[in-house]
Amino acid sequence: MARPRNYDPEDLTDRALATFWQLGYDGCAISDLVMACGVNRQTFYNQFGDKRGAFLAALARYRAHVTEGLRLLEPPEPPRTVAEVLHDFIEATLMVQTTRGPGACLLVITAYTPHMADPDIRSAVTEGAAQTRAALVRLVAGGARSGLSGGTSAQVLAAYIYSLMNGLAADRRTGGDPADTAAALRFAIKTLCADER
Amino acid sequence: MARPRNYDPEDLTDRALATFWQLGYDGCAISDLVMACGVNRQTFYNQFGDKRGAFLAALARYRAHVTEGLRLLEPPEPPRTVAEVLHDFIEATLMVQTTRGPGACLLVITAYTPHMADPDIRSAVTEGAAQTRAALVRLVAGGARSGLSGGTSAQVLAAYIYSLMNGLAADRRTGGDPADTAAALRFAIKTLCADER
DNA sequence: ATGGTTCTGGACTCATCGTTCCATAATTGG
DNA sequence: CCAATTATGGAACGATGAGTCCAGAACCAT
Repeated sequence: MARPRNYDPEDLTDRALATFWQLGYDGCAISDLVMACGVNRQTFYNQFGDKRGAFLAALARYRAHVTEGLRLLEPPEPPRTVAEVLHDFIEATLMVQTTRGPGACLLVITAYTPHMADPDIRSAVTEGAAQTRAALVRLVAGGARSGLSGGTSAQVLAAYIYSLMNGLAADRRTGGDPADTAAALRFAIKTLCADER
Repeated sequence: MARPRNYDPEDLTDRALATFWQLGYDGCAISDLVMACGVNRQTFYNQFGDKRGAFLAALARYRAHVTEGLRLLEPPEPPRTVAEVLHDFIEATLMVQTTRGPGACLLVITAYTPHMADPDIRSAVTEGAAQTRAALVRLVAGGARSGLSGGTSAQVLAAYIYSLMNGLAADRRTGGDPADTAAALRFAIKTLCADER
C-alpha cells in the first residue's frame, strides 16, 4: 500500500559514484550529485542520508565493480601465461579508469585525501586495496609453479604489481606520454618474469 | 622609509606548503594557513594575493625542493651502480614524503584533484613531473653504457621508474605492509638490471 | 618629529553549501 | 475511496569559508 520507488537504487549509486569519481568528494556539491542522479534532492537524502553516506555507498559500489574486474586474474589456461594475464589486467584497469573515471583508482584518489581520517572511509579504501592485492597474491602464487620470479614471495610480488598499476596511472595523470606509459607496462611485465626463462 | 618585513617569505611559503600538503587544498581553510604561517591574515593576503596564489607559491616551492633532491640522481662513481642510486633515491623520496608530508608527492596528490582544470596548477604539476622524469632519463641514459636493461629506451625506463616510485607511495597509503613495499622496491630495482649481467 | 610603509586585531560582507521543512502531486494496496 | 508511502519543487536555515575593510600600533629613513 505504498507508491513504489521510481528509480533503481544501484543505478542511483552508480550515478553518484561517477560524480564523486570525476569531481572528487570536495569538488562536487549536493546539487551536482542530485543533478547527476536525475532525482529530487529530498529523494537523494532519503536514499543516502547525507553526503558522506552517499560517498560510502559509492565506495562500496566501486569496490563491487572492482571485485567483478578481479575475475580477470583467474589462473590462466596453459597456453596463456601469468604475465599475459597481468598485462591485460593492468591495461584493462587503466582503460576503465580513463573512460569511466578521471584516470586513477577511486580508492587511491581517496587515499590521497584528508577524508582518510574518517574510519569508515579509511576502511573502505584499505579493505578494497587489500582485496585486489589478495587476488594478485593468489594469481602469482599459483603462477609460481609455472616459473615466475623465483626468490620473491607472492606478497611482495603483489605489492609490486599493485604499485606498478597505480604508478602508471599517476604517470599518465601527471602528463606522461601515454606511449611511454604503455611501453613501461610492457617492460615491467617482461622483467617480471626475466628469471623465469 | 618603511617598516621592514617581519618574516622570511620563503619560510612563509614553506609553512603554507606544509599545510597544503598535509590537509590538501580543499581540506585547509585560510585560517589554517594563517595559523601555520604564524602571521596576520592581512599579511598573508598581502603576500600571496589569495588562496590560489598561496597554493601556486607552495607548488613552486615544492618543485624547488624536488629539484634539490634530484641531485641524488647524478651519475655515480664506478664502485657505485645506477641501480643503487635509483634505490636510494626512491627510498629517500618515500621517506621525505612520509616525514614531511602525508606520504605522497604533492604533485601527484594535486594531479588527483579537480584543480587540474586550472591551467597554472596543471602546468606546475606536469612540468614538475616532467623535470623528475628528465633527471631519470639523464641518469638512465648515462647508465646505459654501464649496462642497464638493454633494449628499452631511457624515456620508457624513466616512465617506469617514476611510476614505480609513485606507485609504492600509493601502496603504502592504501594500507600496504611497509615491509612488503620496501621489498617490492628492492625487487623492482633487482629486476631492472636483470639483463645487465 | 614626520611621512610612508608594514604589521596586527577584529569586525564585516558575500557567496556557497549541506541540510531541513513544507505543501502538493502521484501511485499503490486494502 | 482511503490510507500509506513516495516523489517533487521550492523556500529557508545555519554554518562555514574566502576575501575585504578599518583603525591603530610598530618600524624605518629623512
